[in-house]
Amino acid sequence: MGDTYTGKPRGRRREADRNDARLFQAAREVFAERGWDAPVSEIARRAGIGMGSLYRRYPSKELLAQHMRIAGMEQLVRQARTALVEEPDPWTALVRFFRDALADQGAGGPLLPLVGGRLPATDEVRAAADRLRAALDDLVDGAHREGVLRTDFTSADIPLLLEHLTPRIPVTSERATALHLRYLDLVLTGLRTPDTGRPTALHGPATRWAELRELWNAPER
Amino acid sequence: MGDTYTGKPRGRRREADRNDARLFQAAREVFAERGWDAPVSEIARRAGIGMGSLYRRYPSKELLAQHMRIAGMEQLVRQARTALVEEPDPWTALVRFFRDALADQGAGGPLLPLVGGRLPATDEVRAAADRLRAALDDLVDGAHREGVLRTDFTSADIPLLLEHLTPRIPVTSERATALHLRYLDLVLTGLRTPDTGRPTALHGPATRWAELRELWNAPER
DNA sequence: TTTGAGCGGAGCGCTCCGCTCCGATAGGGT
DNA sequence: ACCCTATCGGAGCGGAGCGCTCCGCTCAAA
Repeated sequence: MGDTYTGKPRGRRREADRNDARLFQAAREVFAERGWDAPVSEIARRAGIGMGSLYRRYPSKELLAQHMRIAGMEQLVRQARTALVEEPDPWTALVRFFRDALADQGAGGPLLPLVGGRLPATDEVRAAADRLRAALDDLVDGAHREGVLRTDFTSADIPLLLEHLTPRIPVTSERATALHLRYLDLVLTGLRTPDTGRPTALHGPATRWAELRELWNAPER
Repeated sequence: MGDTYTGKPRGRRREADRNDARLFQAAREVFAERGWDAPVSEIARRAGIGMGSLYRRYPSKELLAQHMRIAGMEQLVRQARTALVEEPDPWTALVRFFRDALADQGAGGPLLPLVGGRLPATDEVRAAADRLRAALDDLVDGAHREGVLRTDFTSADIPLLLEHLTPRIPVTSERATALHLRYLDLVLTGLRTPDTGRPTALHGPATRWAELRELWNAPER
């Protein structure tokens, strides 16, 4: 199991690797479109592989979904880090991050909410969530220090805001992404601290990470 | 069928009327929570009536859903008209409308998106949609004339924005409403034309009503 | 007391899903 | 060239859950 092979994979091994990549992309898309209720057969069909091969790779639908969920979180972490490194200005970094995260909608979306609330929390999931929190904290803290982001906006708002910006809409993916970016522009204006005066406070108590944990994991089992 | 009865209803008739009201409210809630996929039995259960009574009133799930869909549109029309009449300022009217529409989330939500895209368009649905468009046009035109609403925002954006502001979230209804209002505040800031300078243009082409028709009705049959 | 319109809910028939199983396929060793 | 076997694809199984029907029961009206 843990053995690594050297050299370029050929033959059946090459096919297995290609299947793996196709499977991953297909699962991304299908889970993003239909959430947990997406049928496994649809994932196999879109990946162009058989059910047998899929179930050899992932012994159950739940394990597949957990894997995709973690991958989705890790992608957000990567996008947050990239934005922080490549954009000098904290505000631009935040905007860049939101755009990147939403643009990936066409490629399958953040995947966070899609399987949320129904799957049990594993150690791996918890660890990924912690890393995500750390990355988003960096993003938000930077903007707060600069004074360009309203102070009553927290890092826990980001995942929920992303979920609000990408609802399930049965429209061609391209147009959907355009609409998401359109409404993102509205939200970004609201997020930015105005140059003069201070913004009116947001309604209600701030979102907390504890809430997200409850939202993302199965309530009991 | 068209016969009206006079005086206070008593006995079985009274029970039928009460059932009707309960059924309506239950259908609102359940469709709002789970969309078209909501099982009819759940609606009957929550209304406290039997399947037989439900199916006497509505011969099929589809007819029930169409009825709720029209009722949802009519409620939005009512809220738009109320906001226009009771609020002297066009901007305040717009804000009031958004708040009212979202606050009803606890009572079942706008219901527009929930059955959207799967049901065929009937004449009644088309008529209700036309009335909704007229009401929203009044709201938006008023704000545009006053110069307080960004010009690249159209009345067709409103239903989509409402849908964006109320995604399906498995959280207690009270907290969900609070979150919706929280993010509405962000969006409202973005909608308002700033006192100084002009706002940066939104990404992408404006939303059109023709798009909504495609989104709300079954593609073919 | 009789009656029947209206009620509630058990269950029928069906669809659709997760998953298993097995014949087909095609590298790789000899 | 030949088998061997790891891997593949997909037909089909078992069961869950749905829309809807049907029927025995209730209770107001006569």
